[in-house]
Amino acid sequence: MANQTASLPGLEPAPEEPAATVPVLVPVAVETAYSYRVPAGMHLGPGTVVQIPLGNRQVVGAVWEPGIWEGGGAKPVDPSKLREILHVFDVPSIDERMRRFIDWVARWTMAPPGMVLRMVLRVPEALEPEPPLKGVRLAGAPPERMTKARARVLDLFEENPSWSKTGLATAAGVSPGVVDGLIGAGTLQIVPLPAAPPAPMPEADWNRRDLSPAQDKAAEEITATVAERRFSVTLLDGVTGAGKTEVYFEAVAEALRRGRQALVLLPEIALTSEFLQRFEERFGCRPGEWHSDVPPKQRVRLWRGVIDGSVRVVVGARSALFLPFPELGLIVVDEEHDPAYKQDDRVAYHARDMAVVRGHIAGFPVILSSATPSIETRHNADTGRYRRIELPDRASGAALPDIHAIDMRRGGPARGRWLAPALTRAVGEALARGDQALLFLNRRGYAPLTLCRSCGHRFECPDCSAWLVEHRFRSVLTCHHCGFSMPTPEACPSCGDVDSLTACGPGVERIAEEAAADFPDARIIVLSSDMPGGTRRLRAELKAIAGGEGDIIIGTQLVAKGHNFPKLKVVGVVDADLGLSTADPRAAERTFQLISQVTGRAGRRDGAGVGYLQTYMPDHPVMRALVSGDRESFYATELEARERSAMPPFARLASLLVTGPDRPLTEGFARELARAAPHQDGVHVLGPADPPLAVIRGRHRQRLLVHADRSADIQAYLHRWLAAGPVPKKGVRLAIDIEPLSFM
DNA sequence: AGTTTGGGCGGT
DNA sequence: CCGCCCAAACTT
Repeated sequence: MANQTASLPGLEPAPEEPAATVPVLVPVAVETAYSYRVPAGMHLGPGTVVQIPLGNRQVVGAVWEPGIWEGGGAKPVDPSKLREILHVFDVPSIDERMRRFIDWVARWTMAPPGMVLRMVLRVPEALEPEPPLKGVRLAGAPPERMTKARARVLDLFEENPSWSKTGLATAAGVSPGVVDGLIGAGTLQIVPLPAAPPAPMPEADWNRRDLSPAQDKAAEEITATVAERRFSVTLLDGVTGAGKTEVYFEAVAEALRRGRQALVLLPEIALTSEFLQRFEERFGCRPGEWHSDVPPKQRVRLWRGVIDGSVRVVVGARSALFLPFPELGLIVVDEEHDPAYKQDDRVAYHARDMAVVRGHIAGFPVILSSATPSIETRHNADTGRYRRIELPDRASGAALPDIHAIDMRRGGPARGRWLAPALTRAVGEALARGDQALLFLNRRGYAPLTLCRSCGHRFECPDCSAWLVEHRFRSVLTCHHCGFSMPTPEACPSCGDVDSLTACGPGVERIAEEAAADFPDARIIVLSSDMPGGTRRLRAELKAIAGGEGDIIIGTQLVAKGHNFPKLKVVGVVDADLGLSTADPRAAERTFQLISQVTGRAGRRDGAGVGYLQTYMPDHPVMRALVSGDRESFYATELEARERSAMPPFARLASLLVTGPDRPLTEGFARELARAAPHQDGVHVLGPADPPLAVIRGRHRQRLLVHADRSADIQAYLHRWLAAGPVPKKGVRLAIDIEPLSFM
């Protein structure tokens, strides 16, 4: 503007105005927004996505509201340090709701705001205009030198006047070089191809399913929350097979009818192709897909589709929560109890809770779905903060499996074996009927502990307080906390004895060994996350099992997730007590959830299956609830137990994550924090959680248990500590890991 | 997060 | 006395 005025003839140059600056959130770990000069003529409102210089590199940031991230005693920036915004990207701005959401998440997780923004702008290629697709078409005379390959290529132009280069080469069965040769000869010409057609639209009424009366009633209620178009949280609660998915699909349909976008969050989406198929059957096309396995080009297309509104429904892993939907009208969090919703590194957030926050800020309903709701969600439902819709029965009419406890004190296996006779018998009977059996043990590898028979030496991780787990297939000992790994030695490193090392306890590999010995003719499939071949192989195996392949499936917790195994009739939980003995305050809850999910895989379609729990504690409330099938008794007992425990306001229980570059520093700071101000302003620091102390990405971490009347108090306490108290030693960072009752 | 800076120490 | 390595500081 100043320039325009100055350039007009006959006018005095306008007095030099101080150059305008704007705050910009930069994608680095700093506490405040940085100021940048706005070039003359550039129009910038809050939310504009810009490219800016930072040090000697160029980064992507977003213009932000002034004042939010200035901090208390912010001193003005030295004007000589101010640099100019380089470029405005041609994408819609981050809208005001999204900016408030980013601010909120940053405050809550104690993460630098720019790092939260980074999760939103994590596809930098999506900001650049899409390069036009290049195709080829006939442009000139046939080449002087004609070959068979060239002829095949040219013939294809009778079908279609323009082709993509690779598509043409593939269709003709020639190498791309042949096409290049024809371009060089002037026979073919490169032309821009029309842009790819926009993503197909899911149709709300493509294929309405017949719902059971219970589902129908639930769907009606849940659809009404979408129609209200304001914030609410609904827990959709029903046993495995009750048909929760069909019910929340109706909510998605309602969002579509009302012209709004919808997001469905799933844990570990990479393994749930079955879900995508069900979606397609209901809505006529696949939804947008967002998770770490989506290839870069597809990511770009989805991100753009989301922000320009052409993608209406996204199904994704937790990170999909940070996609910039302009018209979001519903979030469904499926399997809301699943710990995979928690991100532990970088910005530590819980996607289920942040979904509730996003709904609150933007004013739309959130649906939490689970057969085994988390205690905090159940509490919120019981106290009326969340609505609760219960689906009582299995929609298909199939019964839940009968669960039996095998008392290992009396009916346990012989020495050196891990499967009780009763379980082995049940597996044998299943195989004889042509059914599948699943042996579940949530422990990867061969044996969780290796020790020396001669001197008693135990193999421990050098960095964590954890035992090294033997993986016999790979011949290594590895730490499941930090990934440390060493070849299994021949001799004991302590006393030097050879062949004295003994494996103690079972992992899935060892169970597979025993099953193979008992059932030499059975086809045995072992599934664990460290399986060679990665998620692609895993997905294929799961699909094959669902299709009836394999007789005995031996797996870790990933078999608990999402797949229907119609032929599966017997589930054996090899160590039902595993996890109950840890110091984790959520041990009982996690065990109940995991075992319910695993046994729920049995007998889902025609006829009930059977589940066997190998336990030394058949009278434990968790085992009793699982055996009786009385979920309510579990929730009642657990809620009451937490009320009575040393940490009465149970769900305001939080753990702080203290991370630092080395173990003494991290542990020391956690202890110091617990000692210096253990009870302050309603916050009770209970002390460092028990080991193991883990090392993740080279940083040691220690959990510190805390409780308070209101989760916001914990926030306030920590922020006060960080601002005024004994500030963390260099290199120590705090993060909050909280599953609270409420935020607002 | 990624890059630059600077201090401590080992070799000469 | 110089170089190398790691940790700390800085980026507007």
